[in-house]
Amino acid sequence: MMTPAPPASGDEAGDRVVLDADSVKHQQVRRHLLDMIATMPVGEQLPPERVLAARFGVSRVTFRQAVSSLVESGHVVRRQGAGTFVADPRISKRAEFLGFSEEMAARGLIPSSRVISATTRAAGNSVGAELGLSPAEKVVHIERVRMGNGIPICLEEVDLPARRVPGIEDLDLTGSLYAVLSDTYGIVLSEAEQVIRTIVLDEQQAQALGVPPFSAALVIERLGFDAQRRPIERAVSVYRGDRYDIRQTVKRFVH
Amino acid sequence: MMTPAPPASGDEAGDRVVLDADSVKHQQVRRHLLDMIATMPVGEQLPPERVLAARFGVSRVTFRQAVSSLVESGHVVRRQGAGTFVADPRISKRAEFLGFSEEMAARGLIPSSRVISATTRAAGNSVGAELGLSPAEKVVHIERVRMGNGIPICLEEVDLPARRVPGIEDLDLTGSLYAVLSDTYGIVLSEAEQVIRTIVLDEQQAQALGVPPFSAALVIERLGFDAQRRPIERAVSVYRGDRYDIRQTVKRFVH
DNA sequence: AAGTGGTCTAGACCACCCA
DNA sequence: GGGTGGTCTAGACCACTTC
Repeated sequence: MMTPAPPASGDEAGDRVVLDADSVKHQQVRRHLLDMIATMPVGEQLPPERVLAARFGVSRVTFRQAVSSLVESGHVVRRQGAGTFVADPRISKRAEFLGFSEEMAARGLIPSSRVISATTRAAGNSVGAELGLSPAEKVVHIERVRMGNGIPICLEEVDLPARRVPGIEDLDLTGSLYAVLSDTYGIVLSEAEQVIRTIVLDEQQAQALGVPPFSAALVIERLGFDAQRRPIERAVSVYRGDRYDIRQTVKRFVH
Repeated sequence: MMTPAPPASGDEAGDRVVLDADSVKHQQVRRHLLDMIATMPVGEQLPPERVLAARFGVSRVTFRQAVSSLVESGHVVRRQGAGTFVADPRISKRAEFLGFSEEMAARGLIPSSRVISATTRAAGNSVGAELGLSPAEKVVHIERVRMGNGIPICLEEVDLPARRVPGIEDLDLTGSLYAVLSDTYGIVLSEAEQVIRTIVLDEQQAQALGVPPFSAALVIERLGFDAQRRPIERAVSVYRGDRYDIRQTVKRFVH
């Protein structure tokens, strides 16, 4: 059983870093690097790959895998022949998706939620199809109003396969759903397909969001997948258009 | 010197594939795989990595690098323990950006444009700042109505640094701007930062798009960069909300 | 149990940037 | 010319899916 939990010598520059045995190395290296660059100014150069790889005790291939994921997520940039540098966090975030709570925090707002309902019911045709369930199978349906600094930002409806999240409707759902999924059920979302469109709010929606009727809103329909790419979460979120936008860095693939 | 150019037996299934010596292997493999999956139905399983790597005469690491890039661009999906499969091109594209013409084509619509104006003028403060120009430097400003199957879809305003695109205002701008940039000026866009938000159309905009006044619209503000990550294109596009949405696959990075 | 993708290694050489 | 990232290899073992 032995989970050594090594002496954890402080991460002083140049010190050897000890990795757990129970997790994947490149992900641990990624996390350590993330901590490291958090303390560095934008544009600062990282130590060479060969040096850092040795410090982490991993091969250069594995180390580069970790760095590549940081490049993809927009945390660092590589310049051949020159080095690897801390990226500007304000603009260089790759297109990604965050939970509402995480996103509010990233914008410097305090997230909170009001749960309208949390019930178990049959998936029905369309939701069932998206989640890969038969229409009769049970899903947990959650409706919430989500707020930033106490101001309503978004109306959210989420469906989850009941089998994967037994008893979730009795848990505290006023915080981050993704944290509950991860902490209680070991489900980590890793990818999503989403459709972004716009609507004009009806009176009821407008009232719930505290905006004038017939305001414009952004709608995000999201289908979230776990690490094995099984569909887990089907969410429809209606964001008030006056206080919310979507910012992303996107690539162009020349085919 | 000897570049043997071996007997080059045809690409029949199961046959060895010969790669050039002058280009990077994983890119050549990527291109070959792209050709291969183009002939395969969606959902079809590819041969195992070990088999294909041998067929290309590359190591499995190199082969996986090629496949990873196809995963990132949304052409195939990998399922651990099961295999690698041809992705559904309708939904499984990584978050990317396309030119309007390309995007319409991808949706099966015929793109066209009406040029409202194409003039050279001073960049001004905000556009200049975004394009990295002094406010007095010249930009080419293009306004167009963009259509799909003859129906107005989008009002577009684009600013380009005049120095990079001399004489562009006299060219035919009724087609793909990105094609002009690439073919005439050798400028290839590779990345963009964009903000997606929503507005309510005023009467004038609504009329230009042929929708009722006060309809909701999607606005995309995009700053496009070339391969050297120099800002090239600053575009504001107003899409009618009843005929346009944004579909993308996004990742989640566990921080 | 067999087959598939996922992780990891040690070492070599190439391409590029910069003093 | 020295240092950096980029490419590439052969082989091993692990994790997961499928039968």
